[in-house]
Amino acid sequence: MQGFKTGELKAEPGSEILAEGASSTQLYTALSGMGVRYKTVEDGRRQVVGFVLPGDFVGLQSGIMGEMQHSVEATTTMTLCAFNRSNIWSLFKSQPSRAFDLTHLAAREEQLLGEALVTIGQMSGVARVSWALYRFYQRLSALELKKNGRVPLPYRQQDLADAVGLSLVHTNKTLTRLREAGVATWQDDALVVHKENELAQLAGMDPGEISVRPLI
Amino acid sequence: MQGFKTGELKAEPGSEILAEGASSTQLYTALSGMGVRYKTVEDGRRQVVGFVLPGDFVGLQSGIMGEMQHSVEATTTMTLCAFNRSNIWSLFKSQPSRAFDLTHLAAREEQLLGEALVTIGQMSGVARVSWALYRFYQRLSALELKKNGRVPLPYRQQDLADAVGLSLVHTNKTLTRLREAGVATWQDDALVVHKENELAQLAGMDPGEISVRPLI
DNA sequence: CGGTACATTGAGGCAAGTCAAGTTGAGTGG
DNA sequence: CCACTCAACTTGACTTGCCTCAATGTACCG
Repeated sequence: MQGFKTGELKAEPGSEILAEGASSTQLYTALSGMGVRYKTVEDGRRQVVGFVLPGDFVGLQSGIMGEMQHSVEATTTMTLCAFNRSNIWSLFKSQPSRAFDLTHLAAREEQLLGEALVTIGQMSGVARVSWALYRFYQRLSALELKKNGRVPLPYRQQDLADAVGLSLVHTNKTLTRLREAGVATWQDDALVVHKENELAQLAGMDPGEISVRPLI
Repeated sequence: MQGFKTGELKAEPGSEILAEGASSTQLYTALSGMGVRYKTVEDGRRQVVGFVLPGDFVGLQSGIMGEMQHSVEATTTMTLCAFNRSNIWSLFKSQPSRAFDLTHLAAREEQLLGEALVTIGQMSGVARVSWALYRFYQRLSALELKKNGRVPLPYRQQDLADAVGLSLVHTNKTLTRLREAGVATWQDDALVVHKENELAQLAGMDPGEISVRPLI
């Protein structure tokens, strides 16, 4: 797998790594830093379809389908490991088990989106925000990024709002309520979950439902 | 590919083909009839994450990840072509190009979900309903199921409501408005689009953005 | 010190939800 | 052939969660 690496990319905060509709020849694995995946609509609104954390694959869609369906932007400074798109095909020919892992990744992305769809389509505002926070908490904890009960969360409230389909104002008020209820606090780029079970319940999830994922 | 076929399944209306959380050893390709993919939440609500039309693959997730993330139910009588799950792995080993197609399918599913997420997360009620109707119109037209401008659409309004994240009542009123505006009519299990461009515009889409997909 | 970017708070309005009756049509059984 | 049931579709009245508008607060930075 190492042989496929063609370089490293360093992305500054706010810079676009991949653009919707573009067919990049490069694919990446995030090594450090965080980013957002999003789609924009004509009227300027945007929907965040996912958050890129260390270890995540970026650009699989363009690798498989030839074109990105969403943009990816760096939120913090990111370093990414770059591969060449043409290597994907040779991967399928020479390393079927790696190819299978890749498909597994695509299926997992689909799973994540499905869960988001349920949350956004059926749940109330509090539940949506709780869900997002809890998901962050789980993923970042699994990445060993938890220190003293705090996980780094360098996003803006607008990013969260665009992810859960609520207005910025309403998202803000919901976060305030969660904080005042002593459930979870997100301030200064860090998230603290005070009552994990309560948060999970608000989110309509079972605590501790984490799942493995193959690394590429 | 034919060699992998292990049988045919006939599903009656209302019957469950695959259950969320189950790890079926069977995968299917829909030959005829229509169905829904959905996830349920504890309180009884459900989110329709997709509609199964002829030609669609069913059970890819359980084939790749070992467990379905959503249920699949037949809406009309369906016939499905069954494969054995273990064949997927041999496919990756012996037919890399077929394996690639499979991954392509997974990526396309992801694309569809992403589009749904944008629609449900950012668009108004009319836009969501219009989007769903237009998507149906496109997909069913591509399947050559259009006759005299009518495409078959044997779902219930509740299915549509659960798909776009609106209440049944509101979905009904929106459909009525679309009908009275002379844009599209969905009655008696058939959809007629009177003003395609207007529908597309309401849906926030460009008319005629269709895409190819490999058949398995 | 202005300027910019993000977070916060209050007020008022509307889209969409809920509740509650009907209506229609397709079985089904007496 | 008519009463009855049941599932889906309609429609109206009322309620509310969320949105928009509009300030204000608070850092950080050149």
